[in-house]
Amino acid sequence: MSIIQSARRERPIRYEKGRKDQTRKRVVDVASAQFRAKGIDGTGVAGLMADAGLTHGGFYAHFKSKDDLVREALAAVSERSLKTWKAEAEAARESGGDGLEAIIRRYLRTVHRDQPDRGCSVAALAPEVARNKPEIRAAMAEGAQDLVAVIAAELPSSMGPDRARDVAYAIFALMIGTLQLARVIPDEALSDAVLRSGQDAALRLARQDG
Amino acid sequence: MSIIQSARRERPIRYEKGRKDQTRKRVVDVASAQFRAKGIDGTGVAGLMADAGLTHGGFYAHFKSKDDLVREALAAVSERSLKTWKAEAEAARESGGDGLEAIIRRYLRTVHRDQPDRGCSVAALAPEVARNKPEIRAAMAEGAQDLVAVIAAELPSSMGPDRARDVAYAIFALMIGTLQLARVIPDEALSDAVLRSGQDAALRLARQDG
DNA sequence: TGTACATCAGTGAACGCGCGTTCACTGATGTAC
DNA sequence: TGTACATCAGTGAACGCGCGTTCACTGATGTAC
Repeated sequence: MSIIQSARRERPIRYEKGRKDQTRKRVVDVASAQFRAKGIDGTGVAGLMADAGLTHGGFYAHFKSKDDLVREALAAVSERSLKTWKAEAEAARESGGDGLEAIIRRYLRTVHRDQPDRGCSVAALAPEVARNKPEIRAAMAEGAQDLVAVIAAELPSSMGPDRARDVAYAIFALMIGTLQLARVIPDEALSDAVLRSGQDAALRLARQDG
Repeated sequence: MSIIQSARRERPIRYEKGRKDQTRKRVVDVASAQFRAKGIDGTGVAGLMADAGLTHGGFYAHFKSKDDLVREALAAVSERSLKTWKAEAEAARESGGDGLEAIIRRYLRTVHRDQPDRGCSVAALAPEVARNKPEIRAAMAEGAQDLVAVIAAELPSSMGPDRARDVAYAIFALMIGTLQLARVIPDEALSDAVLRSGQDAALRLARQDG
């Protein structure tokens, strides 16, 4: 009988439209920052929710599990990075510069090294994600693929699409590896030097036709 | 009085000489494998000791803390990698090959991708270590520096030592970044392709004079 | 060769704590009348 | 405009569990006699 009742009654919309979505988005934002800053294992659901201004119990009204949130947070960071990269490249091209050079130099800056919580999730989390479930690995791999496609599109067309993809993966690998080394090295001068040589090497790979 | 007593008595050697050192070494070996396989946060002291055939309480007869073990395990892995790299390069040179090419191709092989527990600790743990205490970061940074020096020594002498060091850091960054991407990507064919393009790009960086 | 003893590597119970997850609930809200 | 009601986003206590670390202890060992 309750089935007939609920089928007949049109569903009332409760609370402001999109309010729950806003909360959810806030949690994902906080999570993506904490994951990058402290690692996935290093981030607890309770601390996460507290940072979002909520209590931990409400978490499961939004996500099936912590893994579910991890997947979503990785996707969200990738999407944001993708937008930034595209905008950066376009802006550089419009002012007569090289789109790829702009992306590389921005990525390998000291501010990015010093603010992992606002930076690239691949550089911050790749090994931890590699140890994780296939779905979570896939979320990062897809995000990386999109970024690599942006790099490939900026490479000289003489390379051809297959070779451009290969070179783009290498450039991206060099970028994340360089950022990670720079973050590990305690000596600031050496760390700065590593960032600079990463920039130079990435540009050399980009400009080589081979 | 007990001071005088113990000062007078010569210390008897208990148990076979070096027995405790053997146990300690066993724990460090198990730890270095587990850290690389499951992460530092993902590895517990109890499981570690069980794998070494001991109970968890005995841990603190060997190490001041888990952090203490982490530092030692990182140093041990670096030392072992350094020996392998040097041997690999020498063997290649003796059989008329290129030392650096041998190092790069061996590092970016599928077996290394598939066995992180027996592989490079930088590729497996860099971001987690970057978030850690300065002493732990220093342990990894020093190990990396040694490996980079081996690469630099194999670069064309025309580069000069400063530039060789810079290029060597970039090559090492490309190596760890490539391995990490290959480990994240679930699609095996793509992962293999990423390893190959990493090898190619690393060799191009090595052979470029600029 | 046999016994008493001191040593200390390793044992295992216990500590306080934070983890991810569940669940009965509360109370602010929009709708119906 | 005012009241009764159903909804459900968010609360907070509780769960079992594993964490790093401490500590009183055990028992295998080498030495002294």
